[in-house]
Amino acid sequence: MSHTLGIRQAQKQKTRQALLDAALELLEEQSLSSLGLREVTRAVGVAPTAFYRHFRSTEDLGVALVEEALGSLHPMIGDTVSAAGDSAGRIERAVDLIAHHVESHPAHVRFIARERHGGVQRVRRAIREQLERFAEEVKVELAKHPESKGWSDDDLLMLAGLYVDQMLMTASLCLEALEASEEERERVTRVATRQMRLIAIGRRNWLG
Amino acid sequence: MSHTLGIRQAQKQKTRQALLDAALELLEEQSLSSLGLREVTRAVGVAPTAFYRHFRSTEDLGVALVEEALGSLHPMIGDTVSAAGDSAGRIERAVDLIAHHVESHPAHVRFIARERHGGVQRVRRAIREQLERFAEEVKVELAKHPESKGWSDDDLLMLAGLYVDQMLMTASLCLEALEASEEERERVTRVATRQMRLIAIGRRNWLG
DNA sequence: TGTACATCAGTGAACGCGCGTTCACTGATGTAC
DNA sequence: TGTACATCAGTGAACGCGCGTTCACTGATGTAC
Repeated sequence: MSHTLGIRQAQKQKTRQALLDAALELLEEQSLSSLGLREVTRAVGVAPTAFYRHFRSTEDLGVALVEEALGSLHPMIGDTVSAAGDSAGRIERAVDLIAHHVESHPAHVRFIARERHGGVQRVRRAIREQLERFAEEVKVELAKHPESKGWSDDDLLMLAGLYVDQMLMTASLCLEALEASEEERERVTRVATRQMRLIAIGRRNWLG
Repeated sequence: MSHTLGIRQAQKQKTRQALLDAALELLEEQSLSSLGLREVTRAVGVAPTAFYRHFRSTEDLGVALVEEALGSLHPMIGDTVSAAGDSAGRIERAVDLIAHHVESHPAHVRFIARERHGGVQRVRRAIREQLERFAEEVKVELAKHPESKGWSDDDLLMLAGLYVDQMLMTASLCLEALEASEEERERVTRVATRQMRLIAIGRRNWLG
């Protein structure tokens, strides 16, 4: 077992997590570049100066949020890709996995979609690096499929990038549809499914 | 001919445009939700209060920027789509059109990519509406192609959405690569071209 | 186990600063006759 | 054309406010013996 943290360490971690959680919630209605340190501490109920015990700036906090958000997204990738391989049913299951992830971690997904092209360079970079890692992993996963026979490494990475972007796009659309009607959400997943399927068809016919 | 504007009107327009230009430049390094009214007027060289003669808030200015940015993007759509139809050469030309647009309007492209999922609701909505219009227009364009025979309206719109998203994604990648080496830019356009081509192959084999 | 000292997460007062917004204004431009 | 008045884009002072950051502090927790 992992050794128990001291009381002090445990309390510190708890406060840090509270700061991250509060920030994530505040970021539903604004961008990181306008998030204030005092806003965050006020939401948690600690003194503004306590912030500095955990982060040097809100920018730093943003980088930490990237790790948290894409960490939480990470376990999903393997399942999604092995699901998304090719046939209709597998693609539907992949889109479902994405939709459910969005339902259980909406704020994380929103944060990543928002800050991927957002105003804070270090955070953009952190997200880009994580997404590149994802693409690399997706590539490895794709390479295992029989359909990938004859594909160059370069082409596999190209396809992996397309899938990663498309998954994020789908997640973002699901997010927007979260508070819409059941029909609207249904429509969004149907469109996303067909788009994925079209890409899968492109894949199948890429060489032959 | 259009009637000449009065001196007063002309000067007002000029100031308004200067505010838009200054804002767009300031937004290269931050998000709209953190853009200050005073920053903008300072950059232009007018009093802060002059801002209110043109916009009620920076949010309003953002909405105006959406019109400007996607208006400037608009003429490109027709060419791009009729270019992007299918065969290899046409796709390459489409990607080139995108790359050149990014070179000539980098700040506009950055603004749209950033604020599409940004922290200001009205601006997100304005962008979404414009992109939906684009998708509709792309759909109409696609419908003219012989490859679209047998496609339902719904499927055409699904494909059009995929193209629009992919074009924006490509533009965003070109933007990031703008200040990179010639090789990197070359690489980016090559990947984008192959992704477009894969989608076009998916399209061609969608029904048959 | 108890004691004496060190550590350090969180406090609270204070600071200078730039923010958005208000208001009465100025003076060039526009309009009516 | 000239005159008298209206309009209105841009001004500049003033306001209250919340911001990020500094600093010396407190007191619970950790450690050494």
